[in-house]
Amino acid sequence: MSDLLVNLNPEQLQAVTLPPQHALILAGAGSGKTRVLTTRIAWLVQTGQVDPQGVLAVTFTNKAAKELLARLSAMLPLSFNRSARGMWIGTFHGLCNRLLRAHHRDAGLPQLFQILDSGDQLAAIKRLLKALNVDDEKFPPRELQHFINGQKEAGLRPHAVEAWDDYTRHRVELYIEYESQCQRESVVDFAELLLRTYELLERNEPIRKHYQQRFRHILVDEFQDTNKLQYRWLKLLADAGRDGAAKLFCVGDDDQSIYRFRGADVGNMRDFEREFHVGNVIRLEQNYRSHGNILDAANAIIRHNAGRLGKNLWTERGAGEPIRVFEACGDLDEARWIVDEIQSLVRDGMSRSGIALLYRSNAQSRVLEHQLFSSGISYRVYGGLRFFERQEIKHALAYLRLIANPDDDTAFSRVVNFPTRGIGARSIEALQDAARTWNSSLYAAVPHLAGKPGTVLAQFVRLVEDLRRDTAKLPLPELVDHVLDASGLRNHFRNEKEGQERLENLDELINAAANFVAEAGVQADAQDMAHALLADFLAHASLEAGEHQAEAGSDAVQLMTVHSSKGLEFDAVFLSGLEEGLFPHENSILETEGLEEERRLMYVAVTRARQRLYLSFAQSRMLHGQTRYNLRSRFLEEIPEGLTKWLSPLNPRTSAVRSGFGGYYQPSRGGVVAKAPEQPVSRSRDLGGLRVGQLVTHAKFGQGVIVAAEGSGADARVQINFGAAGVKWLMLAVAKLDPA
DNA sequence: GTGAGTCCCGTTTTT
DNA sequence: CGGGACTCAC
Repeated sequence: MSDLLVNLNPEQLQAVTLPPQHALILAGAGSGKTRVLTTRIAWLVQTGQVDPQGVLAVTFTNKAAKELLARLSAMLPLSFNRSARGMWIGTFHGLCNRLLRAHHRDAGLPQLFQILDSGDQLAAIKRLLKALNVDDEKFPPRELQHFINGQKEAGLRPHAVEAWDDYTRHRVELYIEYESQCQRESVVDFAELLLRTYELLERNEPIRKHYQQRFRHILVDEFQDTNKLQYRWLKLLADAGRDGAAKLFCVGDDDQSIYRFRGADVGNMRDFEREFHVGNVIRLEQNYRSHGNILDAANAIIRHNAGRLGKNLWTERGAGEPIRVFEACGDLDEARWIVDEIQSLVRDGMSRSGIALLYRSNAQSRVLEHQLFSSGISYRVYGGLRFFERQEIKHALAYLRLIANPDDDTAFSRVVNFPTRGIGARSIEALQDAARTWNSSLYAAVPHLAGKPGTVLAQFVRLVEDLRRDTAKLPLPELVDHVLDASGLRNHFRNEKEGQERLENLDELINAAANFVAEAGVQADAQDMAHALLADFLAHASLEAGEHQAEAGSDAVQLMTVHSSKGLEFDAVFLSGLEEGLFPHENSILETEGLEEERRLMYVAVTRARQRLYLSFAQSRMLHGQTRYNLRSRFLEEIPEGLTKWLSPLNPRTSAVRSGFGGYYQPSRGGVVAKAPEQPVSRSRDLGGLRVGQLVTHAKFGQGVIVAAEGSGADARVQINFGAAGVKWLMLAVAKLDPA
């Protein structure tokens, strides 16, 4: 047991061995957060302070849950591993799903209820609007989806929403309709999983008491990412901190809270500290990832935020190399430089997979990909379609869902005419009318239809019924296989020109089913359970969308947004596009809250790097089909000068633009690369010595970049982007502009 | 019911 | 500029 605790630093040790009490662990980037979490659980179990079934550990992603479990089983002796099954480890949504399946009757749900992912939910909302004849210009489906999810995450059912205007009153009406549609179809969206579970626990005393007594220790990962409802959910399980209830052990980092836009509320950390009377907040500030310069930069940046809980990262490693800053003429030059630099790193022996290219928004990846591609460097982009979100997989799942639950109109609509079987928009409309008349699902309305539509639709219903009957005793993988053939999906893609990959994905779905069965540890002879197991598999598919198109194994440079880089680390990190408007993003610049979140994002980006950090920006950049001239990011200015090394030809920190420069700097090693970069702009126009792209100073508005010009002579006007002061047109003859 | 043509829009994303 | 959603004509 004692070897569990060796090699922990004093703060980690303190956190791990805390007596049973509510605790808040402020875990900085790279401070061994997961280690503390797993060791804490192992220590509690091994010292006999808690039975495995008294442990509840909550994470945000399936990946984190899996890692927790894997590291935990590596720590515990085998005898404990068997009982480790008694622990509940999973995501908020996964655990809610489990609770709702166990108590579906009390929660007012059929046992085989289906889960809508965001795409399914959007489709359901569109269908609803169409059925109610609502103008989707006035009520954009996406906006409505956001509204409904927002209310649910605030714990509000329609009747509890305060409708402050006509528009909202109307949206509440639609919220009501949406709820009854979901109930009729036996489907549950992500927010509903949470809210439904919360209400179940709140209203059903025996069930609440049962879980309150069962769980003795509740551990929460990434606590800064919890939303209001999730926090209330935790409070309920911990009986608001009353004596004898579970102890909450929350680990998080307020400086890495970057999901405010989807409801995460850092305020939960402060609230938790207050409401649970957390005496001493433990800070994990020793960083095991990065060199000193990188941490100093990160500390300096984040210091500009107000209202932090406070934390300063440090390391025992040396200062390391300076942070390299590069100023490029255009986005293309920036990309070229990055690729040159990568090639040099790889020549020096760094593995490609140890190198990351980070950017604020996905649109920026294009130039980088193009450059990498033409240089023949293998790379991998995160963020594409995920396995269970692929069209062909969605179709296959829709058939499977109809087997488990024919009232699922979303699934019905998706495949009723796919592959095409002559069921057109007219037939569907007639069917929808019938369904409305009989207040039933589309599937159940089919027998009420007469005429030709009735006949073809009845054939489809028969197909689904045959599928259900023929698969009732099949093991899951064979069940899936059978459906792929009998539905005609395989045939359809076999005849399609580009269908090969889709066919392979369909086969992969069978593998996924096989893996699911293996991991679930179900006996192969549990035949009569085929459809119950199917429902579990479908829930799994909704809750875990699968890998982000992983081509694991190959040694490739990693491209991703700063958001998706959270939690990862790399030997070398390139952060590109450090420009006002891009990073910080223009939509977030105006309000402090938004700007501070951008700064936390910057903090996350910087702390991903182990050894080398490269920061770059471009004077001009192609965005939305036009060239933009941005000021360099304020975040660059927040890094102390001593930590950086500017790789630009001109002096650091003097000008953002150089005139008539023809060659370019040296990569961090090797000689000068002679290249002729495109000049950002050189429209011949008499601007009294000024050029588009040039940095100028105005007495009132401060520094800005000239972004456009028109007229000449006495009429000449220039448009200048002053950053915070806005974008303005100024008459050259009147405005006093000085080259900066 | 499919395919070409057109229009619109444009952070970040997990479950 | 480029992708996605939508429309209109066969």
